Amino acid sequence: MPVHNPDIAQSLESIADLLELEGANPFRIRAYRNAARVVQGLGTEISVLLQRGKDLSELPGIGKDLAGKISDLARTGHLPLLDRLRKSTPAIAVELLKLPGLGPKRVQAICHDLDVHNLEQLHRAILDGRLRELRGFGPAAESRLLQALQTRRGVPQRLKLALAESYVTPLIAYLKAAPGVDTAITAGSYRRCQETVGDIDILVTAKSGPPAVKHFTRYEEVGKVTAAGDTRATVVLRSGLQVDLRVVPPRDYGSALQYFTGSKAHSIAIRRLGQKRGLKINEYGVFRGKKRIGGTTEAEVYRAVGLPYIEPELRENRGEIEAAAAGKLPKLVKLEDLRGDLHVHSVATDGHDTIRQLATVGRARGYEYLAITDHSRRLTVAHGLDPKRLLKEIEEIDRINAGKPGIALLKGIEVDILPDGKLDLPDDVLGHLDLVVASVHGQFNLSREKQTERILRAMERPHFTILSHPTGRLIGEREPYDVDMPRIIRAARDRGCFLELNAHPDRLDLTDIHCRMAKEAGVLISIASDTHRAPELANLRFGVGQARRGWIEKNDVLNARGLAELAPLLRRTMR
DNA sequence: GCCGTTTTCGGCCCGACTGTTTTCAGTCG
Repeated sequence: MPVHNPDIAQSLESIADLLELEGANPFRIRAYRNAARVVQGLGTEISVLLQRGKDLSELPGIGKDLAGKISDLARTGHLPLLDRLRKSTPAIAVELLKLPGLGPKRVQAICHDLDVHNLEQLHRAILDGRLRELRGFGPAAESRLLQALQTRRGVPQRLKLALAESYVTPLIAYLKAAPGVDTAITAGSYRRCQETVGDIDILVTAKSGPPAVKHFTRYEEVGKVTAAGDTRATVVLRSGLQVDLRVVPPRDYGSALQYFTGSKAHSIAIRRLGQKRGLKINEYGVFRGKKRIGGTTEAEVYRAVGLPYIEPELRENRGEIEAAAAGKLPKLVKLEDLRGDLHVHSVATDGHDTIRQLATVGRARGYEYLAITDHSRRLTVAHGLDPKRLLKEIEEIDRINAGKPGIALLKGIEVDILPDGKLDLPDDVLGHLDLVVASVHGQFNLSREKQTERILRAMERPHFTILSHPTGRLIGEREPYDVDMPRIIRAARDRGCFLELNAHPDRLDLTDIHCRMAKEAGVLISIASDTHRAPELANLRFGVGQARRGWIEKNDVLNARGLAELAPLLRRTMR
């Protein structure tokens, strides 16, 4: 049973959690968390690196010890250290660590002094008044824990980026309108375009902190104020979303934004670089001794440590700092680089709008082309097209194109990949099209081997152009099906076909890491909206954010090409 | 546990806020 990078990263994270509970050296704990992040972000499986004889200790933050542990994990899936830690620490402790306000010290006290082995026992201990007798616990801790236990058992839901956006946009407008406020901007994982966010970080610049904090805590959607000081505050909106606010003077905008954007690992790495140059970097600026030498813009912060500006989506300490130092930062793709959309549904199947309506909206967005890709017959719930109806749709598109609609409509299909790897429509029918987008829409639970074979076989069909939503995941709702993505990516390279980054905010499939793997393999990506209603064409922005996290440049994107360049690329797949 | 034009030992990012204290530990980001 092969051990994959996410499994290895998970084991390293577990070790960090358990070491934390043991009260181990915090820097040792950080080393394990770092290693987990590095492994997670690798474009290549550890097992493959080992086969190639790669020395893992060359990876950043991985020394001799961790290299040995990681290779043990990759080979066996087990590690004596992890087994020992699991044996000596009750499982409940790990769960308690996730509750708000509980760190390792308090968890130890609860487990040890109160003899608590499950959440039920903790609940009883609170009700009996035994918790508040512990040193370090008072009425506030008691009620906070009680609430966490009663509501969602302490596991906070992460919010999809699109939903977060709907809360953030009006809040930012509200803050900007406040008296004395200079500007307001969202930082944190939201600014880095992570596919989901745990909370929202907002930076406000204002001459004085307290009035801005006050204004913030009085926002009408605030359900609860968790903390409020002179320069920062934390609230929970009625929706349950936590929002952190920080206020700094306008002069400190750059250093504050750089710091609050994170990621934590990136910030630490930047501050260490500063340290080596005899600088101190905090949210208030860059300092040499007592002298402030910069921090009004983010670029100043990076310049102080000898680096060019690094885009927020790259700030994960996954090699961007080394790339910046070497002058090899990618020039990330932008929304305005996209020349069209290659995955759109019309009213003929489960879409809401006619082809003419879609063309009008596409043209208004400045697109050069739009591919109509309705479903195939297998997807009966979507009223999928059989050959006869598809040929009718082709005729309709030809008719509209003949009328010079100001945008080129491409004739496509989203064809089902059947469980045996055949496509849902015969080759001679698919041959009439400009492109064939192919998807898995059922039989998600095949074994990794069978699912991979199924897709590889489909890719071998003569007219296969783009593999749509390659892992089938729905964020927070459905796990990706088990599929060997490195193999799929290699096959796409060999076959000369393309992978889709489905930009629907529920999917965002490819992930950032898969994007990076595809880029390294030289496989072009189609950033596509999978639109079912015309306004969803705007969802491309989420796909672009994800692509940027995956280091994707304009040249790596199929639909960043104009029609003249795109057409031969599509024809190449129609063999 | 990692790392090194100060170092193979002794550092390791840095600050704000809360709650429980009676001057600060713990937690969080």
